[in-house]
Amino acid sequence: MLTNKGKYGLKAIVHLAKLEAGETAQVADIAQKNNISKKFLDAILLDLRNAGMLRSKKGPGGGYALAKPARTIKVGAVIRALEGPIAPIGCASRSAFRACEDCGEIDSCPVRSVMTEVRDAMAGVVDNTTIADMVRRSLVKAPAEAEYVI
Amino acid sequence: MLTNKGKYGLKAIVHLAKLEAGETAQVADIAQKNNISKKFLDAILLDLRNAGMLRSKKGPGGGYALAKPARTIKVGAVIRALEGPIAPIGCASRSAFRACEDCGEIDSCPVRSVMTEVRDAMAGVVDNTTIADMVRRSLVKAPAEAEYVI
DNA sequence: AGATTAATCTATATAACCGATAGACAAATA
DNA sequence: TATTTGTCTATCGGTTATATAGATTAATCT
Repeated sequence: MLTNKGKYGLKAIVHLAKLEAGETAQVADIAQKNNISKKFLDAILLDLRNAGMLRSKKGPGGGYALAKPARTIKVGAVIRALEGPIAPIGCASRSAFRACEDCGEIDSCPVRSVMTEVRDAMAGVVDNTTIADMVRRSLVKAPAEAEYVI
Repeated sequence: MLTNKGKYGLKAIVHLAKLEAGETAQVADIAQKNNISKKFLDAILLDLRNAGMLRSKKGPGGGYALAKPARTIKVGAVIRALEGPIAPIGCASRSAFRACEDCGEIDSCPVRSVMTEVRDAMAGVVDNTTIADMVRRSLVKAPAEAEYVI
């Protein structure tokens, strides 16, 4: 599940990816342009900075910018930095495995088996999509029909 | 994300799928054999019954049983009945679409675009796996290597 | 140096949700 | 009618999500 934290983080990093080279954006500006609480965004950008995806500069004319090219930042990395493992259940995680306390035979657990497939399917998307891809998508309208089977 | 509710529900329904034809199992027994709180399981089985997947019989010798063949019950249906939509975010759901209040142009939202792909990947697994598949998996040990990249 | 700007840190608050429990009630069977 | 077992209502502690407030630090400009 993607929480607001993850959603805001992705929006902010896409915002930063659209800046000119060398340019920075201030938290207040990113927040206002994307309808995000400034204080909440403070904490989010700090997490992304500590994860090495952003760099920051204090003082007048300061702000945030990407620390590396957008095409090298995976969507999955952003989500994991802000929300932890993407697996639907701990025992299905490959990066942060954790057995259920209440389960017996983990090797033959059918829930774990299915959820591992789900995890791989999710990771297959988010680990093969970059922030550069997201920028590209934000510049074109989504296809009209079919997408809107609601 | 799969909560305990979903996990317990899947375990219980797999348990029921293993019964002989015509046989029923009682909540207390399912709970004990699967390490689940009986009262919590009460509510879970009720949800699954109201969703038409289980039938129940009261009184001595009563209990729960599948309402239809295990091969016709999709994992996705169980999860949706217990936890709601599978999509990681409301605006990416096909069965229960809901726009974000804070978002502007939904058609060009890159978060929604990626998350729709994630949703489809997840649904591709859970809507193509049945309870009968889970029973089958529970009878064989999981493959040893590769699976355990933890 | 002093003023200003903007990120950073610490602390707290509110609300929702998860997981579980208790107990009364209803229905079926013997 | 007594017993068994599912059904319903209500509650409740703990955790997590979602912020908000205020003080602090660092950089820049005048």
